[in-house]
Amino acid sequence: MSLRHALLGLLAEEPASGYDLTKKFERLLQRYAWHAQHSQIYPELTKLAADGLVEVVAEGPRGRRTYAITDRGRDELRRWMLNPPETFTVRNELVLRLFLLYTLEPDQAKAMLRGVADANDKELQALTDRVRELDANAGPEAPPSMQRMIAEFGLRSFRTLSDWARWAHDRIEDTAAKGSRTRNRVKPPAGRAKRPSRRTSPAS
Amino acid sequence: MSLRHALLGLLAEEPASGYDLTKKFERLLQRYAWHAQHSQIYPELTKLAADGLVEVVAEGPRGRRTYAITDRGRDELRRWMLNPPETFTVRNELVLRLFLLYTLEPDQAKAMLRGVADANDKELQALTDRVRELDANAGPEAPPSMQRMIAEFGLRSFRTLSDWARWAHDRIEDTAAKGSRTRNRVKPPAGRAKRPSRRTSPAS
DNA sequence: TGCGTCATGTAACGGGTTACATGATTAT
DNA sequence: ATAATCATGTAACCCGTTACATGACGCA
Repeated sequence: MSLRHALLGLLAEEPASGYDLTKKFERLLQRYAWHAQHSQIYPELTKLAADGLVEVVAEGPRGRRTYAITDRGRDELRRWMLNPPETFTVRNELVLRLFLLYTLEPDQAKAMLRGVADANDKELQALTDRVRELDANAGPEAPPSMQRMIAEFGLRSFRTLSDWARWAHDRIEDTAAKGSRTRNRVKPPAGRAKRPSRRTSPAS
Repeated sequence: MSLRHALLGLLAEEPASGYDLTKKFERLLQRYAWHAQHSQIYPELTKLAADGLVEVVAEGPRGRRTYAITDRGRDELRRWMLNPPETFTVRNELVLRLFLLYTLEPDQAKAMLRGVADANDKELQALTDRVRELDANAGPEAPPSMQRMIAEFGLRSFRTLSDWARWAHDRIEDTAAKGSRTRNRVKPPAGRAKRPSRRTSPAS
């Protein structure tokens, strides 16, 4: 059960309320790692408290309760971290859709891939700015924060995905062009300039 | 509900039995995109048949039933493909664990990261061989198969992840070294050679 | 004949999503 | 005042995992 350990992990950084944790989940984990709603988080916090892995350390306005991880909570988190399973669950609907693109017409598939690449470039740009900001605020000697680690992961993932999308796009375009050329014995590649890819383009 | 569309997608390539689809899921989708067991697949196939999106086209030994996608199934698949949600579910326990590494001692975190990088390098090597084989069997003019697309995605993902793991490892090492140096005014970096990274190492 | 694989099914349980529900506090 | 946000809770439903269950077929 990963939700439980995700919560312990976030609480290991600093105490937080269910509300805070919901936001933190969205901001830090949702995109790359794990997703959870408040409707799951509140009950789980109650259970964690009942099991003595977290405790309420403050109460605020509007019934706000701030939780902190306990020593037993830290033990449980460490135990979990040091005992990874052999295989990991992965669920990623975007990737599923990309893999099923072959069920569309080449033109539609290409349009989707362009959309994905563009959306990713935008996210990449936003993240790049965010990272610059993060790096400016922390001194060059500072330890890499979890946020910085995640941002770096995001940077690299976005780049990888949009590169792949462009690669896939071009492969579809190439074979479509070749296909029609060999079928028709007509229409040489015309003015189709090979777009130089911005970065590494491995495995032809 | 993505399972349903994943099944339609796989059946769009060629007819298959529940058993075949279970294997295909494992081989093609499990690692990067989606996971499902036979206990989920068989009932879903029954429902899909009841909804007229697939049909039984052959019966074989041991009660084997081969399903094929119907025209209505293709319509539904296309409709789904062309209407992506704004945000996508992601669930990846490995990444969650990597993000929570900051809860461990630097040495333990570094050991984990080395483990991840090494495991990924091994997978990368295996996939590289597989791709070479795939590319040799298909002519250079052949259209990129779904398998080839997925393999390329895997190649790039593995590289990205193991690069990130090494980056994170080195950042932890650097700050640990600096931290102890400034705390102790002792032990200059000794013989720690900066490992040249095999590939691009962006965003210092 | 016995082992491995092919082949399907389902019940119970637990996790996750959606929707409904409420109300306090703060800022404009 | 009133809108936005803070803050929590829970019920119903659906999805997914684990475990149990069965048996046919092919090969050595």
